[in-house]
Amino acid sequence: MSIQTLAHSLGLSTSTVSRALNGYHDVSAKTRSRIEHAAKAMNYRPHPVAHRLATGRTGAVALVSSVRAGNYLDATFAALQAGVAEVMRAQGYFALTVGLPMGDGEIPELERFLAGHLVDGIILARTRTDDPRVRLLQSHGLPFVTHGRTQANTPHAWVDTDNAQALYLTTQRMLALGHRRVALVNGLPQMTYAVLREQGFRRAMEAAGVSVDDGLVCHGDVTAAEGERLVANLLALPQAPTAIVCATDAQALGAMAACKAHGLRVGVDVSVSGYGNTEAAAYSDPPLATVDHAIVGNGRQLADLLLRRMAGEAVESLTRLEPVHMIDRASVGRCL
Amino acid sequence: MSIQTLAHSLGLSTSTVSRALNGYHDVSAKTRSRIEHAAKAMNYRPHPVAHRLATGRTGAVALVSSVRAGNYLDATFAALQAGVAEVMRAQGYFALTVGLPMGDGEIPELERFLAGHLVDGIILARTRTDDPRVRLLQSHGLPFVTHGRTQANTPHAWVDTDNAQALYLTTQRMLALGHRRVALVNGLPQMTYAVLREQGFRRAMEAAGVSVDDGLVCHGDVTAAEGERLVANLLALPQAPTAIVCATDAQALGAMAACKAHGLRVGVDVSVSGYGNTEAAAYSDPPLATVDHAIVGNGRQLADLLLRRMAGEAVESLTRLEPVHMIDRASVGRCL
DNA sequence: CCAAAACACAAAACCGCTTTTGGACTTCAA
DNA sequence: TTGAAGTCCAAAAGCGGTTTTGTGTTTTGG
Repeated sequence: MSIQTLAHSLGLSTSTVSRALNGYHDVSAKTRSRIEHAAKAMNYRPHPVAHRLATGRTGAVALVSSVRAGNYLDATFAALQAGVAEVMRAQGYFALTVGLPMGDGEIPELERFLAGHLVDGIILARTRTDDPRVRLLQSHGLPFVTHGRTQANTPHAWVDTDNAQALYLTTQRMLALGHRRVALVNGLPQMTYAVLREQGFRRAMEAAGVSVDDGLVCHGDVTAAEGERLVANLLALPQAPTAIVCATDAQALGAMAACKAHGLRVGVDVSVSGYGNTEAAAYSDPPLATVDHAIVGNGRQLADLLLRRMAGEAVESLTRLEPVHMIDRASVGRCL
Repeated sequence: MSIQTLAHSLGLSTSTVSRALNGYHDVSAKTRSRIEHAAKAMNYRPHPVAHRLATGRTGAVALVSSVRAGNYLDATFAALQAGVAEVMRAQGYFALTVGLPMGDGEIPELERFLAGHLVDGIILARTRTDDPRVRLLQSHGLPFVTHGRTQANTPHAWVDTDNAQALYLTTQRMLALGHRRVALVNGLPQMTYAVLREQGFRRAMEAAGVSVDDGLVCHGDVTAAEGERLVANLLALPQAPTAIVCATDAQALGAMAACKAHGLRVGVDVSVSGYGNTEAAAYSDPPLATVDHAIVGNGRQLADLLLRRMAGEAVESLTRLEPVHMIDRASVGRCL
């Protein structure tokens, strides 16, 4: 069922049929409705690949992230995807997810994907301070938006949660409860969000006039196992922290396990906070104080900005910093 | 940089260039190497969209799942994606993930996706006993493999974890520890995996000569909140269970919370088990006994079967039941 | 030595659609 | 009444490849 058979069955040329179906003006109303009825009756749909070749548009966008072998895209990413897909679907686009292998294969694989001409735009998640993927996208020219900022010289469109504010809030909460020896268990410093979360932590400490003990600031993978390991180290210090602010809920789960293993009651002897408002945080024992970042909303924003970018809006106006709010739970308590 | 400019710069016809690059035999070795060198030097790559139009092949496959608004693809799905992508990438394919909106929009959206001609094959996750998506795929003709089985009359290729064996193992463990009032907190009965997990549960009970109290078998969403709600009901029964076998780790987290709220010590007064071997299960308090299902390996198997299916192998031989093993942890203990 | 087969390439058709160009016919203003 | 403008459609030229068909030149074999 091609446009040719449709045109032939109507005794018209393919160009007239195409113009009628694509809403051009120089087709009489009568002919147009005749064509539209026939198209519906014969269930005609333009072949998408031919359409793509002729127009250059694909009708799809991709949500791209790098994943380390053994780790995978997490629930946060999935929530982002849900928000993106919701908005994109409403505009007739498909939202596809693709994972790049972290490491040497990352850039070649992204190049291969770009060369594949599968999508009209890209959303890049989990950006790093100096991100070669962003540089590649910038040089390539395909419209893109990142989730999270970079420290790139050339500006680009981005959506970010207010990471600094998030850790400002949790740290401030610890300080308000009387804690003075506050530790930070952070993500790896090449991740932009880790840099920003640390800024928030330090600002809160500074605002309260408490000096940061750099021995209480540590970095690692955002997994429970790593959180457990780092906190076990912290608790072995001569002057152990009384509060531990973590960069993610997973790290915080590990942190709580380490505290318990050390004989401490979480929320009483030691306070722990996380970030991300995951299900596991709500059901941990004690329930974990955390930060909600409305990640589905971030996905919607990303989709919105990408659509604007594809429509040609300048990148300068296409940045969004999304608010966060703290969820107080029993894992944080007054300093003894 | 099209094949035409390349051909022209070599003084050859486009057809000869195309045939040379695609490995046809009627091109002299000399001409072929001349063309190959020029192609490399000029960094020529066939335009993928034109290639797709001419050949009908896209070089991509999709991993498809339905997601309820508000819920999202979970970590399990992400792990599946990792396994699929790994194998597919090695064969030069892209593995894309797409989410369908659960409910009325599900089938139309899948139809739209199929009509979009974006992929050469599909992996469908989270199958249901009677699955309209499978019927649509069967009638469409595109090669596909499902993760999880259906009760469809027409056979199709599938990979599944041994769900029955999984709950056989956890239930058996409870029984071995002396529990007789064993409850099952299951997923929704339209999901095939829930049916199979219940089979495993019942078989284990039967094998031990313990009759199943149907009042202790309940169904619900596979979330912590739902697990908590269902277990709160169970504990309010006159003859409350001493062991609770859950269909997922998330439900089990909720179950443990409900037990604690009821004043019970998990692993002592009541035993709880999950399924999925998630990070949160390992770090819960007490650590949650669960079942590991090697989901990345499932993804690899799915990719392998899909490649075979696309190569034309018959569906009959393309089924794989993957083994599981139980991870015993402190959330299960001897019946008092 | 000559016909048949093999070889190496070009030309053309095709995949299915969009967009530009151009022409016939009608309508309008001078 | 006549040239200009407007309307409606067909023809043709892309988009960038692959595949089929055709043709002149070499090899081969009897």
